[in-house]
Amino acid sequence: MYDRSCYVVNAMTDIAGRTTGSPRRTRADGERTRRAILREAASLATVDGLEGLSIGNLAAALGMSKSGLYAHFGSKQELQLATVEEAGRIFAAEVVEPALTAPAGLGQLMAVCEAFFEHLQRRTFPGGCFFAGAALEMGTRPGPVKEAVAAFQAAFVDLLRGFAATAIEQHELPPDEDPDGLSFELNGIILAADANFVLRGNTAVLDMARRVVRRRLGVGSDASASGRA
Amino acid sequence: MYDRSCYVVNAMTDIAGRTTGSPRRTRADGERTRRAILREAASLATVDGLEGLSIGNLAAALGMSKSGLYAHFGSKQELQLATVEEAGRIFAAEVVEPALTAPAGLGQLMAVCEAFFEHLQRRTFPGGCFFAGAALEMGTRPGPVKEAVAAFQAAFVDLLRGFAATAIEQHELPPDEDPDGLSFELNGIILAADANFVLRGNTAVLDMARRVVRRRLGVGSDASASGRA
DNA sequence: AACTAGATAGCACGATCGTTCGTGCTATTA
DNA sequence: TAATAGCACGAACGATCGTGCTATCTAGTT
Repeated sequence: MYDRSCYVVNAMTDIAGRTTGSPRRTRADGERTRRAILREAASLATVDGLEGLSIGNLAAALGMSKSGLYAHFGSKQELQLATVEEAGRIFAAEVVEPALTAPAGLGQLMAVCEAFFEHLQRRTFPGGCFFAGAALEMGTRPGPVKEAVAAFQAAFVDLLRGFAATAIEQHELPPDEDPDGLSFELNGIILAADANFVLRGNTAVLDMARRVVRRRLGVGSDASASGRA
Repeated sequence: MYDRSCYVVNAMTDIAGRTTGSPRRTRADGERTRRAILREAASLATVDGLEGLSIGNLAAALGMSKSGLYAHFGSKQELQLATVEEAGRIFAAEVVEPALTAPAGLGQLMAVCEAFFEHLQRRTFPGGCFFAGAALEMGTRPGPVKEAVAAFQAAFVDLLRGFAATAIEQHELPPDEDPDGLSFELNGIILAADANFVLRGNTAVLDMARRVVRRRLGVGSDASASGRA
């Protein structure tokens, strides 16, 4: 006998976000379901890790079957890969893109840091920054998933470095400032903010991180008078 | 029939480091085996994570049985807890204690950073810093293991803060420097060094981290002439 | 020489893991 | 209307997970 209980449970809005009460499976529903899976997967992965993320748990969280979910990816590694990509899209939309509207140079450098802290504070993911956790977890596990995480992390630091270089060119930062070193430092501040926020769940950590960034970039307080343009 | 093959395999030096060929089980052997287990557990945990660390894998890596290993702890959580403690001892011996011999203040602040970078470079653990990974992994998993990790991490930042405060008192750092902010920053640089080193396996990352620390603390290059005492 | 306590091994358990398979239902196409 | 393709299902696979129970061996005690 075919069990239709899943349709009953999700009568109003089902996994893929369909609002019709009667079960309909259009071809586009597969894509919507896939995105819903990946959204949940990225969220769960920040709690259980990319490796600790299990098909069974994920399926249960979505109210669907293991096999139905599995068919979308074919292997756990493909699921992990797609999850990293989805997390990248979310990160780009929440952290990178908002910062691009700020004035080039120092403005964008500060904006991207601030956007990251808001990304944490908004608790988009229950386990903090997806990539901070994924980098530490997958660093020791060679394979395409690690490469995808490493590529995204490298691209983020590149972004910071580019903003820093522009800020130096525009004399918003002292000429002896090093874009490589500065982007490394800011990346560190971001990692420290995530680690402490996740570990303590205290938003005061984020205020501290904001203060440190402002001071490091010589803006906000009148400490900018100490030789900076 | 009782399988003694394990004795044959470990005839020269067995798990606990006994060099006798004949199997002897003194009461102290248990303690030695326990330490050997925890050493391996801390090492494995930096690769598979504290949660991904499995009794079966750990036992296999040590050439002993699951149940024999398990009897030392009684539960996986106890094993995790003991592993965190062991990792703490290793970290204290390799990073903290060497730094204490340096001159109080700025000297100790730099020494502890340098000791950490050497700790990474020496590859004591195959997966980099135990606590960096454990903090990100256990941050979202409430319980005594997370508390133990958080306590150690907090103690380390406290150590940095104390060194920084002393350095300010001794006028080795500008009086407007903030010990809270500085220790937060240094912790971030350390995290960034670990994350990048684990992800890329390139020791050039550590040189970058060393440069950043020196510059941030205003020592090493003549950049210290920019207003610092 | 008998006994006790500690350390380890063997075996088995229920649960969960990733994975495969066959099947039913639906929407589209011919 | 009949055939096709896509989506999700339940059931089951072998492997591994953490966790018990019991047996055996040894060192030290009596």
